[in-house]
Amino acid sequence: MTHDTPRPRRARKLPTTEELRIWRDFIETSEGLRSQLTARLQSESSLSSGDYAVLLALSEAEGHRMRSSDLAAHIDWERSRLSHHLGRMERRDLIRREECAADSRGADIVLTATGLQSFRQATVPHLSAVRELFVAALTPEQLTAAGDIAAALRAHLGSAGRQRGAGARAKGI
Amino acid sequence: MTHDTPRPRRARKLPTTEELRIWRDFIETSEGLRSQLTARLQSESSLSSGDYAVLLALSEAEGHRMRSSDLAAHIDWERSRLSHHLGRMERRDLIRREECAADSRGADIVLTATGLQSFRQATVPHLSAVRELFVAALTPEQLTAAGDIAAALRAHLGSAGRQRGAGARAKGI
DNA sequence: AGCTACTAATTGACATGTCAATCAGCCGCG
DNA sequence: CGCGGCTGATTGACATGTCAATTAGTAGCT
Repeated sequence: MTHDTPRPRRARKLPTTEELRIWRDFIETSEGLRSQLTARLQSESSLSSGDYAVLLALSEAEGHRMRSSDLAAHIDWERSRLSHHLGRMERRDLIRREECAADSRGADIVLTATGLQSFRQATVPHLSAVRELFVAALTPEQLTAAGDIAAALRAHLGSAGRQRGAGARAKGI
Repeated sequence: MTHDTPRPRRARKLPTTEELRIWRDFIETSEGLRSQLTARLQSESSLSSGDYAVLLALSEAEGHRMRSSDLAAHIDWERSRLSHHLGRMERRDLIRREECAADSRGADIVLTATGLQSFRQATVPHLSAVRELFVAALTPEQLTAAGDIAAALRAHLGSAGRQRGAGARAKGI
C-alpha cells in the first residue's frame, strides 16, 4: 500500500492544440515582421537593425558619444556583441572609438558625420515602414490590445524568466 | 507670399509616439520570448530552435524522411540555410543524408535514432515552456486577441510586404 | 607601496543566417 | 541523340550572435 509517487502527476501542463496554434502564429508573425523591417531598412539605407539601434542611441546621446558599457546597457545588448558590432561599424566609418579621458580602460563611442547622415536618411523610411507594416495593419483596439499583451508577457517574463541567462533582448528595431 | 510646396505634405505617414512605443514593446517582447524559449530548449535538450524545427518536421514525416527541398518548404527556410544547418546536424548525428532514388540530384534527409530520441526528450519541456511563458501569461481574452492580431499582421504582411525579398520566416519555434 | 578583487572592453572559437555562385542531374525539343 | 535551360543541393564569403577566456586598468585594504 505505498503511496509514494504512484502517478507522475506532472507539474508541467502542456498547451492545447489551439493555444499552440496561436503561439506559432504569434511568434512566426513577429519574426516575419522583423525580417520585413530589417530587409527594408537594409535596402533603403544599407543599415542593419543592429546598426540602427546603435546609431539611434548615439544620435540621442549628448555630444553624439557614449561609453561603450552605457551604450550596451541602453540598447540591452551583451557587451561582446556590441564590441563585435562596433568593430564592423567602425570599418564602415559609421562610428569611431576614442580613448576615454575619465577611465583609461574605457572607450568612448562617437558617432561620425557619415554615421549621423546614414541614420538621418534611414529614420523616416524606417518609421514609415513601421507604420505601414504594423500600425496600419491593426485596428485601434487591436493596437491597444497588442500593447497590453506585450506588457503582460513582459511582466511574466520578468518574474518567471530570468532563471536562464537571457532577458529581454534586441532593442531598437 | 508664395505658397508653392510650403509644407512637404509627405506621402509617408509616421507613427505617433504612442504607436511607436507599442511597436517597440511588441517587438522587443517577442524577441525576449523567443530568446527565453531558445535558451530553455538549449539547456534542457542541447537543441537549438532550428534543430527543433527540423526534427519536428522529420518526426512527423512518413518514414521519418523527407526530401531536402520539401523540408525547406515545410519549415519555410531558405535552402542554403537548411543545407548549412543539416551539415551541422549531421555532424551531431541527429540526421543523415541519403541518396534519393527517384532523382539522383536530390537528397533524402533521414531522422536518426539519436535525433528522434533528442526530439522526444525535448518536446514536453519545450511545450510546457511555451505554456508557461506565453499561454499562462495571458488572459483567455488576451490569448484570443493575440491570435487575431497575428492574423491581421500576417494578412497585411502578405499583401503589403512580399515586395522586398523576405516573407514569413522561422517556423517551428 | 603592494596585493587582491573587481570592472571595461576586446578577443577567439564557434553557431547561425544571407546572398551569390557553382555543380550536377533532369527534361523538353530540334 | 544532344544541347540548352531549369531544378536540387551544396559551397564560399561574409554578417551577426553567444559564450568563455583574456587583457588592462581601477580601487580598496593593509
